[in-house]
Formats: sequence, structure tokens, C-alpha cells
Amino acid sequence: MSAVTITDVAARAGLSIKTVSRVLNNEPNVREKTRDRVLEAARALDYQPNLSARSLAGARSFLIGLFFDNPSPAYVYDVQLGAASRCRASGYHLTIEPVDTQADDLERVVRGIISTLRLDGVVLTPPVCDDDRVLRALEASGTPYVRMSPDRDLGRAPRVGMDDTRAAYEMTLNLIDMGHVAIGFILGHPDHGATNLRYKGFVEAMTSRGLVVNPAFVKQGLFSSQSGFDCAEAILNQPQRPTAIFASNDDMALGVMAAANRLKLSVPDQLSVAGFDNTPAASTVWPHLSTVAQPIFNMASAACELLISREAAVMVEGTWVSQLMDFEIIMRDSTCPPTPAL
Amino acid sequence: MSAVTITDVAARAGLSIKTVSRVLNNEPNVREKTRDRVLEAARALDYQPNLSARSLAGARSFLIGLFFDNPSPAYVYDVQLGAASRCRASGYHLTIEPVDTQADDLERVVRGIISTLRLDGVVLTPPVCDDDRVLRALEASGTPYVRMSPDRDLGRAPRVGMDDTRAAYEMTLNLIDMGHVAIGFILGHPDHGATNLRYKGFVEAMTSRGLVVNPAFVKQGLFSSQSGFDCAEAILNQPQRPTAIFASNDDMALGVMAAANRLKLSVPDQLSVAGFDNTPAASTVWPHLSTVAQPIFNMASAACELLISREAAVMVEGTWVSQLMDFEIIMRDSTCPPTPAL
DNA sequence: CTGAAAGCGCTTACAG
DNA sequence: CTGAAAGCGCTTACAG
Repeated sequence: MSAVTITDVAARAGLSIKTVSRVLNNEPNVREKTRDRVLEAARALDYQPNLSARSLAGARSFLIGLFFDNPSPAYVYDVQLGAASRCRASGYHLTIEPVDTQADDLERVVRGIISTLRLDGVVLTPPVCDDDRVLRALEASGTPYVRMSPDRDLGRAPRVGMDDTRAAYEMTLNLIDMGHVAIGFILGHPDHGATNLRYKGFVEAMTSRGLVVNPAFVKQGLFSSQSGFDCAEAILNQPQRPTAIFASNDDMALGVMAAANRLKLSVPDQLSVAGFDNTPAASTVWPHLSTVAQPIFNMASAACELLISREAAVMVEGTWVSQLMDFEIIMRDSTCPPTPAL
Repeated sequence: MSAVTITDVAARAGLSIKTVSRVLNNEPNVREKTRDRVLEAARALDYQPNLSARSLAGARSFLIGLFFDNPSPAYVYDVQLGAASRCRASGYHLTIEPVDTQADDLERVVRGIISTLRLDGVVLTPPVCDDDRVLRALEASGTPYVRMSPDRDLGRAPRVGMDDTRAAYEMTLNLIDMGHVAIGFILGHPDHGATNLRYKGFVEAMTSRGLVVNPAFVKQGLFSSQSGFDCAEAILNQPQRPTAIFASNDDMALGVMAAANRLKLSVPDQLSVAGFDNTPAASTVWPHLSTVAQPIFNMASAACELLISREAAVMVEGTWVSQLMDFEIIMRDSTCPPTPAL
């Protein structure tokens, strides 16, 4: 039962608790020698500050909240690892709050969480980051928050993200450089902001290399595996076929591979397939899927960094901080140069 | 900025803060009328108790910790949903603590977390639940904890889990009832307790129906997709082939399907494949995989229940509480009756 | 059934 | 550069 308090440390060091507090909080105006004495006493006693006491007395709770609502588990998991690692480095802890963006009482729930926990900051993942009720509750309470990859209202609050357009652009370029000319594209869900950004990158890459986007090879999907399957069937059941299909997420790409299978088209020899997101399934499926890895871990840890440093709490020159992280293009076995027509 | 405190509520209700505290904590000995007056004042003021203050003054922190180390994201995600929902129902919150069971300073890290946060309880997922250093740190601090599906030392602490043997037994029975007689089995990683339990269920089901387990159809896997692939190749490249293969987890089952594909065996017509775990990939792959769904959400919420009710804190008749939850057998498209030899 | 006092372990002003 | 006092918002004994 460790009941070592700041008083014990002060007694052992022969100093006041205020001085101990100063050292522990890295405040200035402490003599080197005094500092060492405190640190040594704390170590000897294995002192651990009581978060509740710090929180009650001070302005900080050392708690950061992560709000999410059912995006993919793998996404949430990476977010948590990134956020937790940044938090731990500064003595913060992460509380997770699954919320239901469909719920009527969402605003009340969020308000309750914020005020009981006195969170120092909140990280919002899609689609929670685009929910007006959540943002309002946060703003009303004065709780700093950072949005990850928001879709709408980009200037409303601090955010971290990646450049979807450039990523789609580079993936497309990879396909073109392999020799593909006829490339199909499957759009994501029309409600998601990323859908247009990714398509834009695809079109820009094609255009930049003097290739035309064949409208018969572009279909509207919904980000689901089934929609990828349906779109791929529609594309591949035409007299003219593309030699590659770029689906704007991995789930749809898996559907494309299934459709190719059904049509006895072998991947990648007869059809190259590329996805986006680098989900776990991408490296489980056969052949392994070429895809774009989002910097999820880094985005989450950057979000916490902004919260902990309090950069997320202040506007600079009328705008909120906004940070784009580097993605990664991962070429695996589902793509190869097109087989020359025999 | 909501700064409504218990004092405000007391003032509005014309009562002392002690009485307000009694009502809010559901303590006995309060007149019905008084209770109503407090509740109304609290509602009118939109009062939210300050967790830090409650925690500092009282014996509880209203914080439950979830420790995990890199099992599958989908597993962790379900655990979190189950745990968080049970916590929220009682005004508790969940902090997540990714830990590294390979780390040298694991014990120090765990001790630090426990004492700064003053956790009311901890939920441990595999493999953290089998790490002696973590258990020791928890025990030394007197923090109640519940283990989810532990492998070793089952009597050491409270735990929740499922009956792996019976689940494997029932899945095997399903295969047999479809008409399969020659059934292959791929074992899990030798270090995992579930490996033997699942195999036991398989053998018992075969035996109970008077079928023999052909040793040539049983291979040692490692729970990885690649190991499933290798084992399946070994099994299927023999003169005699089983008509069904039961892999003891989904990852290996996906490897089996890939191997079948490579050998031009169509699933399920020429080979039925079953898995275990109901991972997301199981319902993404084509054909959808028949598998066993672990009651992960329920296990996690039961674990929190035990912590919140404090049942996890006391031994009864020399043993810790232990709870087995119901699993679910999910038959999808990767299994069907064997095709009669032509 | 209700309340006045003390105290949980820290940090915040304020002195010196 | 260091410290004594007050107080954060609750709950814990203890009275009545």
C-alpha cells in the first residue's frame, strides 16, 4: 500500500512541500542542489504523485479523452497506441469514450464526460470529429480538442491528417509507371470527404501523364467490401477492361479481388488491384494487397502533443494549428506490370 | 464553464452538502422528500460531480484500467466496448494502458500507473493476464483485477472466459453432422493454453461419434496465417485428403483457404474450412468463413461488473470468482456437406 | 434522518 | 531561491 505523499518526500529532504512541488513540476527558481535532494528523496521513497490531488488543486487533470464511434477496430487501435505513447511520455493518461453518433442524448453524454473528468483535451476520430453536437459541447466547456482527418468545417478547430490527394496521386503514378494505361477507379462513400480527395489525386496523376480517365472504368462505391465487389463486376463485365483497378479503400479492394476470382481473372497477372488504408486484411489476403498506409499512429501522437503543449488551445493569427503527416505507399503482390496482349 | 459544485446544489436545495452527498451516493437514511429536493436541484443546475474530488476524499477513483499488449485490434476493440459500456452505467471511466510484456521495466511501469491513478480495478487481456510481473505488481498494491481467458495459474485470481473445449466440440459436431468423416485439424501455437483445449474438443467430438482422428490430418500451427497455409499444404498434398479442415483460429483458416486456392480445390465444394475467433476477416474473405464467436464484449463487461461490485476483491470459500460466458457457433459459406465421390 | 468539522494530497497566490 | 497559508470539491468519521 504505497501511501507515500509529497509530505513524506519533503520531510525526508528536509524541505517544504512547496519546494518539492516545484521540483516535480519542473518549475524554475530552485537551486541545483535542492533539486537533487528532492529527486533523491522521491526516488528513495518511490514516490508517485496522486493524480486526483494534482487535478483537484491545479488546473490540469492529466487526462486526455479519446472519443470514437465504430470506425475500424484496427484504426482505433493504432490511434490508441499513438495517443497513449505520447501521453505516457508526459505523465498523462488516456481515457476512452466510445460514443454513439446516432444517439439522441449524445450532447448530454459528452457534456457529462467532460465535466466529471475535467479532461485537459480530447482527441476526435472520424466520424465523431464531424459531429456538430460533440464539437459544440466541447467548445461550450472550453475543452481543447484536436480532430483527426475531419471532413467538414476544416477551419473550425485544430486538426491532424494526411494528404489523401497526394497519396492517391502517387499510388496511381506507381501503377502508370508499371505500364498500366487503362486504370479503373472505385470511389468511396459519397458522404466522406476523403472520397473526392482521393479521386482528385487519381485524376491528376492520369492527366499529368497524358492518360485519359475512362468514365466506364470509374464506379461509385460505398467503402464496403460488397460495394467493391459490385463495382468491379460492373467494370470487368464490359467488352473493354482495365488492366488495373485502384479502389479507394482496402475493403473495396478485397471485393475487387473476389470479383476477379469469380471471373477467373488472376490477380495480379490479368488484373492489378490497389487499395488504400493498409488494413490488417490487406496483408492477410492472397495475394497481399498494394495499398497506402495512413500515418495513424503519428497523427494520434501529434494530436496529443498539440493538446499537452497547449498549442491546440490557442489560435495563431486567426487560424487553428493544422498538421499533415507523411503517408506511405506500400507495393505488395496484388500489382504488377500488365501482361502484354498476346 | 460549468463550475457547479456540491455546495451550489446544497444551497439551492436548502440542505447541507453532506445530505447532497448522501443522495448522490445512494446512501440510506434520507427522507424521500429530501432526496427529491436534492435531485431536482442537481438537475436544475446540471450538476456533475468532480471525479478528482470524490477520488481524493473517498476510497474510490471511479477509474478502471485496461491493460493490453498487442493481441488483435479487433479483440481489443470489443473488449473496450464491453468494458466501457459497463463502466459508464455506473459512473466509472476506463483508462487504457498499452504495455509491453517484453519490456524490462514492465513492473516499474505498472506500479507507476497503479499508484498515480489509484485504479479501482484492472482488466487484463492475454497475454498480459499471464505475466507474473504484472500480477505481482497488482497484488502488491492491493488492486483488484480480473483476468480474461488466462492460460496459466487459473486459481490465482478472478477470471472470465469461455469454454474453448466445448466450442471446438460443437463446431466439430457441426462438420460431422454435415457428413464429414475425414476431418483435418490445425493446432494453435504450442505456448497458448487454448491450443490444447480446442484440440481436446475436436478429439472428443470425433470420438463421441465413433470417428477416428487421422494423425496425418493433424498438424502443428502457430496461429499465423502463414502457418495455416503451410499446414494445409502438408495435409492436402497427401494421397488421402480430408474433406474438411478445422483450423483452431481464423488467421490459420485463411491460410488454409489460400492453400486450397493454390491447389485448385474449391471451397467449400471440395474442401470445407472452419475457423475460430470470428475475426473481421472471417466475414470479409470469400467465401465467408464458418467460425466460433468468442463472447468478448460480454466477458469484458462481466469483468468490469466483478470489479465494480467488488466481487473480484474477495475470495469466497478459498476460491476466486470465475465466470464462463456463452460462445456462438457461426456457420457461413466456407462449409457444406462433402461432395459424394463420383 | 440531518449537519458541522476535519482532511484527502496536492497547487495557487502571496510573502519574504 | 524558499516557505506558510489557504483552498480545490468532495467523503469520512462523529454528533445530535
